[in-house]
Amino acid sequence: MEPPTPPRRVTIVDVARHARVSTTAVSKVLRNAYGASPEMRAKVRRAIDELGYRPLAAARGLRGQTYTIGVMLPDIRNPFFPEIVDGITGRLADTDYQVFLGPGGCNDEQTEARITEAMIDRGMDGIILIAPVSARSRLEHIAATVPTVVVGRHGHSPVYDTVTDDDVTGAALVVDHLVGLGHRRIAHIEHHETDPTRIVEMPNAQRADGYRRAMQAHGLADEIDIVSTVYTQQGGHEGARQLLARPQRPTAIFAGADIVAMGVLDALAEAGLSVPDDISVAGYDNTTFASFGPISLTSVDQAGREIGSNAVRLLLERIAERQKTSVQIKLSPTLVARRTTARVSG
Amino acid sequence: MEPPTPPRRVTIVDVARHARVSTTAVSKVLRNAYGASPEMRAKVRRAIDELGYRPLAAARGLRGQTYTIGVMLPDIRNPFFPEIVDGITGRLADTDYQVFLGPGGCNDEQTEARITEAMIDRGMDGIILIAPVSARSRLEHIAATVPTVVVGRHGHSPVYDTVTDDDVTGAALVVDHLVGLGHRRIAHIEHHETDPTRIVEMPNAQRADGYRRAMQAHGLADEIDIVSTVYTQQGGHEGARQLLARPQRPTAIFAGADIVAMGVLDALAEAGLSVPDDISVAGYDNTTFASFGPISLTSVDQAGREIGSNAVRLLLERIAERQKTSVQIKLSPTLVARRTTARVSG
DNA sequence: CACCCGATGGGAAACGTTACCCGTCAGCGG
DNA sequence: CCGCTGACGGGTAACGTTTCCCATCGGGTG
Repeated sequence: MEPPTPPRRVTIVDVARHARVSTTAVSKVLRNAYGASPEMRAKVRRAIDELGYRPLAAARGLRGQTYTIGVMLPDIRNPFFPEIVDGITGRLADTDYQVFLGPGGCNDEQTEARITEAMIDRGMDGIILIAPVSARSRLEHIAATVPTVVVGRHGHSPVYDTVTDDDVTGAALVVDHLVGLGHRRIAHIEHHETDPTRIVEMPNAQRADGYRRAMQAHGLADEIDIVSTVYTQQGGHEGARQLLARPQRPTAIFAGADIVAMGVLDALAEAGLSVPDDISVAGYDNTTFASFGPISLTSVDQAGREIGSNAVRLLLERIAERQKTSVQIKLSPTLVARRTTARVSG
Repeated sequence: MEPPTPPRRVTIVDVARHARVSTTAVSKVLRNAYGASPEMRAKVRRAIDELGYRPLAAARGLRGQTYTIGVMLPDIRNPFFPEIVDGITGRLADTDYQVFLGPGGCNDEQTEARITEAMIDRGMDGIILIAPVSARSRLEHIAATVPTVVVGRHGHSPVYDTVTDDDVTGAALVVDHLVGLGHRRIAHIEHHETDPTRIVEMPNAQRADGYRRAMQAHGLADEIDIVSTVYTQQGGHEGARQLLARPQRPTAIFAGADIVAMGVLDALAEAGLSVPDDISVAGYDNTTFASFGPISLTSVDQAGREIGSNAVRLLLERIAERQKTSVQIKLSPTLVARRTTARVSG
């Protein structure tokens, strides 16, 4: 058991004294800055190791960087986000940067504000916002204060970079796949959105749009059937129930997210319908849920890891050059066909 | 679009000037410290609002607290952890504290060290370690430096508090339930552990122990059958395959975690066995997976929210009184019987 | 009326690090 | 041999906040 009063922390002054150099010199070595000879570097590094010195990020933050990057997640429960986080940490593993996740409060503007403010107040060097719901002006305000990358939200701004997946194409992949299996009555469950900006920028809206356009492209404009609920399991359950109540039942349901598809499967099981014999189901995100054997959900894969990795790259670039023109990266999704979709029966 | 060069931040000096008081006075108001009259407080608060001042945590950290609490998660993917996190943030919602999550690198001592060091370097006021795998001495070293609460790991230390769930009892609940349904050949899949301390302290080992003891208590010592793999879906799959290869197949499988049970279900489906008719399956953690309709997995509920909430309470107490004697909280799990367990057939 | 006390306000020195700028010194060309 | 240059090392003032302590003041007590 250690002494209950923590021993005073080793500071840069201790290192300087131990190495018989100035604190300035130590600081230079730490930051690989100009003005230190190789011998000096070696001497200082030895002292650092001997004393077990680690710079105090809080003190650094007061002057310059904190070597900390904040990631705001809207919802830890969504099994798609870990992929993105993996991509982020993976790319940051061999840098001095450390990532911290801000626990999101499920798509609530106020919680988002609290978290982003907390990140700014803690002097984070850059932040990555994953599928934020806040107003555009709010995002730009954040980006004006600290280097920012927005992930999973379409619509670009001159002050922040974005990384998105092409949701329109993704939705089309699903429709193409289902049409290829002979389906015509393909319904879609979307996340209800009222805010005009979000209708343009949020991925869920883009998916609905992609669905619409793909249906039209296949000459199925009359069959377009969209139910608006929310992107949760309950939302999927509710949406499926509404669709089953239609005079003519759809032969396939395209849920806007895997979690929604979970709710759909649940509702179909309750209704005594079998998948895919009676009805086909597809999701979006290719989460572990989807790949899980007994479920085996057809889904769209977003390459979350690449999304995260790209977000970090852009962020580091922007930290290095604050004023650079903003970049938009759009990645292409792929379809993973599994056992919940099949050739239409009858 | 905001000006590209962020305007200088409002500081405590600005507030003081605007309110025509000293910076000391502002600081006192901010911290609700002694020595400020009600009028002074009102005046300062008005100035704060008018200027939109927010204290810079980095600067605070240099002198005192950062109002930041770090939570180390071993694996974001485990659907049980969000519950704990919810409990943590819920209790912290109306305080000045902010939580940040350290993305764990899947049960790796080195990653744990990196994350905890990063938290300490950033001057966090306290940290919560969820199911850490590091050596006891390492945990005590951390706790000697910063107030610490360890969650989900048995074995106590004088320097840190712990919150655990009674895993022995939880395992017994499952065995009792299965025995009550007429099962005798009940197998268990555990997470393989070699480190002697961890065998005592880790929840997985406790569950295996609880299983053993409960089997003995029911006079089923001869039926004890444990497969050692890992707590992942693959681990469950592999474990189930081993069990199916037994000359006499078990009639029930108790997986040490829900994710493991997922793998088991997967393997059973592949083998053409139906659940629960041919074989019963139970998990542990009562994750959303388990409650999902089409799966409907019998599981043990750990009340993650309460675990998190208790962890925060202990942490705040320890932050307030650094030297207090350590506390161990052990919560009681409950069984949630669902459709993957049934009366033994034949 | 002198004295003391509690309540209130502020001055100034930390906290650990970085960034600006200035000195020194060796080597070089003229 | 002199002055210039570039490389290197260090002194010191910030950064924004808290904390220790001292000053002031009004009123109650002896």
